[in-house]
Amino acid sequence: MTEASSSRLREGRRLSRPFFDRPTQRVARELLGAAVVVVGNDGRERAVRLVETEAYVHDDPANHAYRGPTERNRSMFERPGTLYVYRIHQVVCANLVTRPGEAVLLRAGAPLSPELGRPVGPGRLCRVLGLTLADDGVDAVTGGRLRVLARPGGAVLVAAAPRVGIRRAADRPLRFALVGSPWVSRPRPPAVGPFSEVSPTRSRGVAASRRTRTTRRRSSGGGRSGGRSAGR
DNA sequence: CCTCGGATCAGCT
DNA sequence: GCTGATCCGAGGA
Repeated sequence: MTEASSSRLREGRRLSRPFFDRPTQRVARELLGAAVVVVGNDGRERAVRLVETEAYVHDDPANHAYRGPTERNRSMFERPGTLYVYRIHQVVCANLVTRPGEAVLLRAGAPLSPELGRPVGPGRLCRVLGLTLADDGVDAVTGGRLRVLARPGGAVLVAAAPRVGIRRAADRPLRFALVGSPWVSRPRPPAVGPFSEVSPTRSRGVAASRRTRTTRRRSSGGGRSGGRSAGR
């Protein structure tokens, strides 16, 4: 890892338990821009900056925890900030738990060191970071292998869109992406709203998140571009 | 038990 | 755009 990216990784403070212990949709949006850092067996750190997340919430038939605890989703009922890793086909996907039975899927990130591959898509993101099923249940707040660091910069613009690859509750806009990031997975959210502006989370808390505002797309003109072609 | 299909991805048409 | 890989968790055709 280069020195530049290494120092960049020290910038944000580690996200605390109360950060994750909030409504999942809000956590999903405010995780955008946060750094996810994973320490490998060799002590090497691999890190990305999150650019895309999805919220899986209560009363959400697409949520693995929709029907309550099972052996697979056990870690979704652990403390906020726990990692839930599950397998789909030949890959694994990772989530950060918020409240019991709810979590944020980590869908894509921007690499923070050049030797990383493309952390675009939840399976590739886990592969790039070296996350496996063995990481299911680790604590991102106090654990040693996994850290999540607050986004250092100012406010960012976030687009909301339907989640990817699900059949049930397919139209709920619970997918969030940094507007303009080239690392967002496909299908890209529309280039035009609705956006929300997310302010930085402050060290005193979480209270700063209440400043989150929503900016509505101007409906003047009405050039709706790039309609999604088909639901799955 | 047995079956179904998936919070995916790469590769091909 | 569409399909196959590939396999296990969850629910009951």
